[in-house]
Amino acid sequence: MEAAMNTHSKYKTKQKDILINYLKTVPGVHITAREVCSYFAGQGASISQATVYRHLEELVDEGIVSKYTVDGNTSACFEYTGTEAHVHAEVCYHCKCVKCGKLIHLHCDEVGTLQNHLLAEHSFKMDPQRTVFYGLCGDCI
Amino acid sequence: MEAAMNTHSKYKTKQKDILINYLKTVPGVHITAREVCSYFAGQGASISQATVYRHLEELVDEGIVSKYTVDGNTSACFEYTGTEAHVHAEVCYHCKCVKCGKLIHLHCDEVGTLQNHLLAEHSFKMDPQRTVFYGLCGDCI
DNA sequence: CTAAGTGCAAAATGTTTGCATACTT
DNA sequence: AAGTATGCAAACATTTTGCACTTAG
Repeated sequence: MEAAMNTHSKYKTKQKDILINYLKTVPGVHITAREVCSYFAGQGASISQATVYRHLEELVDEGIVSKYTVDGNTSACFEYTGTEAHVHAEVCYHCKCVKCGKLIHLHCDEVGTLQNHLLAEHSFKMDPQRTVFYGLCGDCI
Repeated sequence: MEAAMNTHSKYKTKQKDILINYLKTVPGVHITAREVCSYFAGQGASISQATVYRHLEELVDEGIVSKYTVDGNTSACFEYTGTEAHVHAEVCYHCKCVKCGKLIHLHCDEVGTLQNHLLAEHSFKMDPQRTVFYGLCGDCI
């Protein structure tokens, strides 16, 4: 368990600050790189697309941001999870409606229970970032 | 809203036959559209990229093939899962190791419990046929 | 014959990269 | 000053689409 140290960026820059600060305002929310860029464009803030991608990827490596690739959406989604994300067992799974495409965020103990069960009884370590539960949402059942 | 999914094929064509037959030979295996194309190219079979994509997408709509976008790989993966018929008999979920590719069949109550919980508490009807739990198997942890 | 399916290449997306310039330390 | 970060545009990779041609029913 090493602390989240900056294995990557060595300098503190305005762009990185702006980006992280923005992400912090939308914790638990899925956002695409494109949306981040649009947001900044609208704010008149200067952060290029390349920089957004570079930082996002770096933040994922650092564990501060999670990256998901949900079916139906070709672009990857990012989500701010915070510095101590791993310490809290607060994992987030997703339910995706195969009919209307709605994405539901799950923060429930039942999933954790299943996760523990799979590990204990089936030696399978389920990964929240890669697993999506497909089915029908309440509106589409 | 995205929806209404398109038309299922009305004519029986050589290309569709070849594609489905091929997919059936690799059940439970992840394969990208690109790989499918390469395979056919190597076989001298004539199926264009566009047709592969079109059919794959259609098969996903029909529920015969599952589509996944596994992080780290930019291209989507498809997997032959078969018709709904044999899933009805008993609820069976799958765990897929993202490292070695092993597919584990799950017949356990815990999943049923989660399924019921999702329906009761989150109004989400999880579909065993479309849902795969990704993670690491015992050998790869 | 008619409508559906196919192939080709071009377009549309989404993401990464090379390189010159600006900035941080 | 030395090395890192940024921006821009071009390069890339994947998937979709327009259109003429072919084929199944």
